[in-house]
Amino acid sequence: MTETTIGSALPKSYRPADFEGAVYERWIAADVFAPDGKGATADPDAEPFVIIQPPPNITGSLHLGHAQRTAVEDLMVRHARMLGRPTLFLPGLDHASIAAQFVLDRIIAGEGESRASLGRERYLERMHRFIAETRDVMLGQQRRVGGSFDWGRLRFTMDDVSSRAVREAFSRLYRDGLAYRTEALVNWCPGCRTSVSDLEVLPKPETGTLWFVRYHLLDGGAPGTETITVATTRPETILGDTAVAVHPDDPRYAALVGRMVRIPFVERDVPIIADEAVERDFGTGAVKITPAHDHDDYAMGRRHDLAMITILDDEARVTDQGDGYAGLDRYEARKRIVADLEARGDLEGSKPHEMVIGRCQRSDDVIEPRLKTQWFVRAAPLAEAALAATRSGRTRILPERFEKVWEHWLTNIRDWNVSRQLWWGHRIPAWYCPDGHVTVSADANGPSACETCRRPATELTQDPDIFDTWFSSGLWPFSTLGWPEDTADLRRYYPTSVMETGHDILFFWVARMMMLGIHLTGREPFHTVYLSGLIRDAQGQRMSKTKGNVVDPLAVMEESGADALRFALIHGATPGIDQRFGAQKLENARNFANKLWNATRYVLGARPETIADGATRQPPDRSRLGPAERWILSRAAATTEAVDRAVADYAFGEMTRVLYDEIWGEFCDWGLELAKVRLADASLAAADREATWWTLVDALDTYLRLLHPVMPFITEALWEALPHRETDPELLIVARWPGILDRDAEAESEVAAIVDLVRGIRNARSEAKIEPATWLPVDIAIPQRLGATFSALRPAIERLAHARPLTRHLTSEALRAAAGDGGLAVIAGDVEAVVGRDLGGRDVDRLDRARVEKELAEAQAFLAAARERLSNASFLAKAPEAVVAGARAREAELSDAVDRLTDRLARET
RNA sequence: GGGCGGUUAGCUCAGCUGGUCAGAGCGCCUCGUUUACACCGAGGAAGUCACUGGUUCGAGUCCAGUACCGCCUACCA
Repeated sequence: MTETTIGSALPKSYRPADFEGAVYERWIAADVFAPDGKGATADPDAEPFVIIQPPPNITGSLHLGHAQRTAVEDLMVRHARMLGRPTLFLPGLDHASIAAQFVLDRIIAGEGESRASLGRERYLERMHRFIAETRDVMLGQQRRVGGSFDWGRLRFTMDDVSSRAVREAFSRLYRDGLAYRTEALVNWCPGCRTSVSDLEVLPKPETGTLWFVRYHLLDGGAPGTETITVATTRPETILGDTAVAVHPDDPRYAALVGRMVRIPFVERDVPIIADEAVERDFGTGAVKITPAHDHDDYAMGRRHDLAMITILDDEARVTDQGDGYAGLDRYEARKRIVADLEARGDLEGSKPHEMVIGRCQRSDDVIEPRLKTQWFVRAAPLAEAALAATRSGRTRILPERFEKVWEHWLTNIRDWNVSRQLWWGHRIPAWYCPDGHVTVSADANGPSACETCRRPATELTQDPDIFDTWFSSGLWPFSTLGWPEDTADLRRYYPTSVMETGHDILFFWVARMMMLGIHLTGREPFHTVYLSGLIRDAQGQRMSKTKGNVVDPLAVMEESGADALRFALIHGATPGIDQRFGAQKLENARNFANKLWNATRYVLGARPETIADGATRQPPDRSRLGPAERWILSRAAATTEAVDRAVADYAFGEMTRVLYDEIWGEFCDWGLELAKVRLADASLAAADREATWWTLVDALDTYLRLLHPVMPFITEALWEALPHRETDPELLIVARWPGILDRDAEAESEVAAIVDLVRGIRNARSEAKIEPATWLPVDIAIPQRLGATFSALRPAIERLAHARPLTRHLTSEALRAAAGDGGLAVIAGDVEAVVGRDLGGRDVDRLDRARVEKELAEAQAFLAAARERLSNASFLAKAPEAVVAGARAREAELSDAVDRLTDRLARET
């Protein structure tokens, strides 16, 4: 498909894999992707349309979700490009800190190595080798899907510009008091050996055990016989208890508040305190408090100024604070402590307990809350600005209902822990001097001296931690455009237009981009957030590698083509709603592509010999158009309107539905069939046949343009084979989006009546079990207003209904007089026909009678409903006039049909 | 515990601001080799739009409640 091909050169079979790659090469060669590429045909003064692609994690290959993203984004981009807007679709990859380490750890484990055995430096070298491989694979997949990316602007979240942006962003946050370092309780994953953000902790239901433990109250400085029973699911944390809490209004314990109890094993004396956070109805109403290992206890510890004792280390083993249990794994310690409590007689009992446990999103380890000194980003003020953006409408979230979720999350947001004890990622640009002073620097080489005491750089040490991967992702919409430099790209393309992503990362990512974007650039990073649904498998299961139900987009495209994949992903997709994906949808999409291919092949092959091969496209001669031609053009105009509406509403599923129905159900099924007859009619003037052909070319051209954003490859290939206007560009990708043309209401309604007639005749024949190949005489009564259309389309009606001879009568009475009582009756609106007037045989009569009776019953039911409505005084009084008029017309039409059908039955006996 | 969403033909789903909206694809049944297409064409069967009330002249379409299903969120250890 790389050479100019007209007509017969189009291969007979639709084989997408044969030409999709070549088409992409042509786009690249023509330099049409970049807004400032030499093949771009945009109006330089038009408002740019910009999508910065959510960068996929550089951890392996792309899945269907990525393909869907690219398809939807590329759709918007191509549409904007065809509207003549300068269009930037910027591709990228994410270093995916924790996710990448997780993947690499598994790989090197297979090589007999580990993070520890390699050490930081060699581990990072290994990582670079790894991503060098995946990178090319992933970019190749993006191309295969057909994304019209500006490859010259490809970015990576760990490249120099991004690194610079990260340092600068953090420095500014620090300077503005929005980044701070403190010791706080963080979510620690013992498997990953790092802290993770609240979002990365997944609550999972589990059946645990609730143990009831007796603590002895002190009596004169020593434990007495008096006890208080607490309930706990984590007995090992007894070692870190620094209080027992009860509800202040709980009469059972009122007298005990203020007294001391002795914690077993560690033999520590701690107070009984009163706090409203305690649920009186749960357990015993008394709860042990371990501030250093539980979020709620931590909060309570802060309120009551309790000691915070860390009893578990980085690997979740008991520390020296744990006395005799030091060195034991947390679960081993739990077992031993339970046994020991029992031995001491202080275990009152236990019972199974349904609970929710926080697990690591990556490793599934049970998250251990621990005290750590780390960096945090103050979220509340940033969230306030993000909320203001959506509330004011400066940024819109689609579908709208997600704005509620957005509101809820941002109004309850907690500070963001950005420190990670990992190696792969952006190192935190903070340096500490021996005196404990902190220096944050945006300089790539670090600070020259401690900014507090001026100690030289050589005495400073950099924070060993790296940033949460979402920190650099949060800068993506502007770091990709060169921020913090005031670049031409940043000025021209920021804020971006649409952020399209999955609803599952609304908080992880979109919220962070909004918060950081507004603070650092002073502007919302995008006008619209379009949230896609997730792709699930045909059974509705979430696709995951562990389940083994992941569909490889490359294999799908090799088999069915990128266009079919894109169409299937976009068709029936509703924003924010998960979508099932299966072989059926793909097959349907491929069949549609095949249909389009063959329709185009037909049009090309039907070119009248009076038009030269390779002729420049001409508009059809208006004076020579028949009703079918006018109908075809009007339907194309109607489609354009509907597609424009759908795209404006981001209703891409609706867009494909409209195109599918129009192209297949209208243009191919009726437009081409009607045109065929005229094109083959040697009795017509050549100019008439030419007008018909140019009409088909016109409509097809429109459909290919409208479909291009969804199915770029096939439309480009087919369009190339069609005649072009002198003003058309070389490639469809940069051709203009169809403008709105006038509809032809008269042609639309008249041809629709003829279509109904043909359907009616076919239906009658089929019900009467008449062989399709049999020609039958058809007598027809058609009202005056349809006379001209009927005459023009008579040969087509004959052929499509297999009707010969076709005789027209002026009135219903004349029809009956001529046709007699035989044959099959057809009532289509105000057109009436008798098929096969000399058709005999009781079987045919019986079958026809059954059909007519069924139609009559239907018509009568509808008529009764219509009459009832019209007899309702309130309806007449309160309904709008147009509705009442419509009901009247309907009533008349139905009444007429009932009369005719009744009459027919009466005569048929 | 709180919030949000879903419940429309056997299956997967469209149905926007209430008035031909009861639809599509697949599947199913009956026919069919008329040179664009069997990855096709013609025709057909199939749903009390989860349930119960309410608003309205009129409700899959708006409101309330109920039942399942799903997602998000949460300091009952």
